Amino acid sequence: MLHCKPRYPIIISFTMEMNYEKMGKSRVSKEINRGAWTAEEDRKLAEVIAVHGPKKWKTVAAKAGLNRCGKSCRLRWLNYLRPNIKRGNITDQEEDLILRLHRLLGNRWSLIAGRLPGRTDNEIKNYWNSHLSKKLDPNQKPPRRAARKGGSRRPVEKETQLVESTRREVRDQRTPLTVAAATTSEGDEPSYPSFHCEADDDFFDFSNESALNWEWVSRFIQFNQLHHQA
DNA sequence: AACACTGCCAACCGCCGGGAT
DNA sequence: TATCCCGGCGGTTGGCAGTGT
Repeated sequence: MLHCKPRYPIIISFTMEMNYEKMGKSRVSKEINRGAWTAEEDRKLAEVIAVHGPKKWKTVAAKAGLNRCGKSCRLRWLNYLRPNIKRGNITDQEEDLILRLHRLLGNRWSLIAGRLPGRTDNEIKNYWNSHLSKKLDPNQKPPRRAARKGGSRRPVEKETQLVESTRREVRDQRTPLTVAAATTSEGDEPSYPSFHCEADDDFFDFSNESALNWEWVSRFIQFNQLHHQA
């Protein structure tokens, strides 16, 4: 099955009424496009970004004449239009790295993606949900088609709590990193080993690197192996 | 051939943090 | 200081296409 081809179905356009009443503001209606992007929209977006750069997404959306919200433009750019994006065919090497990084970081898809050049957090998340989570736990039922609708936050789980608690630490990368992922009793969700890392600031500093740094990967794998031996 | 089921991807949603006002 | 706005993030879902019955 080929999933790389762009799909450009008919755009559903409808009136979205912002929740201005809640915000105590006057009610405003605005036509915005939602759903799959058309080739024409892609072209307009790329043109504007080529001139103004990928920032100020609201302005980009307006300048491109797209009836899209800035968020949607950002997502489209980051996940699809951005240069040097690799699509499909996750290599064994990449898969191994994803597994190791996930063991270390949990569902921090953007951080994991930052270590895989040309891969997006969305792609890695999708790959994890459709391939790797099943590999780790073949009995696991796919999470899709959940009955709930509205509100994307699930009840906070152990791992989520722990990951959230370290979020800021990892983000500003100034404090020693502690990832004490949950170890659970038998029959629970797959457990992650706990570890404490007096990580030096540079170790998780991805900000100054443009692409996959194999030296970093080697360091990471060494670090990871050392930790597991400990 | 027709239908149901499943896999996968793209895109949306709500939450959150940080900067601007 | 309080509030608003924007961008980033992870979770979730709609819908197409392939596969099974």
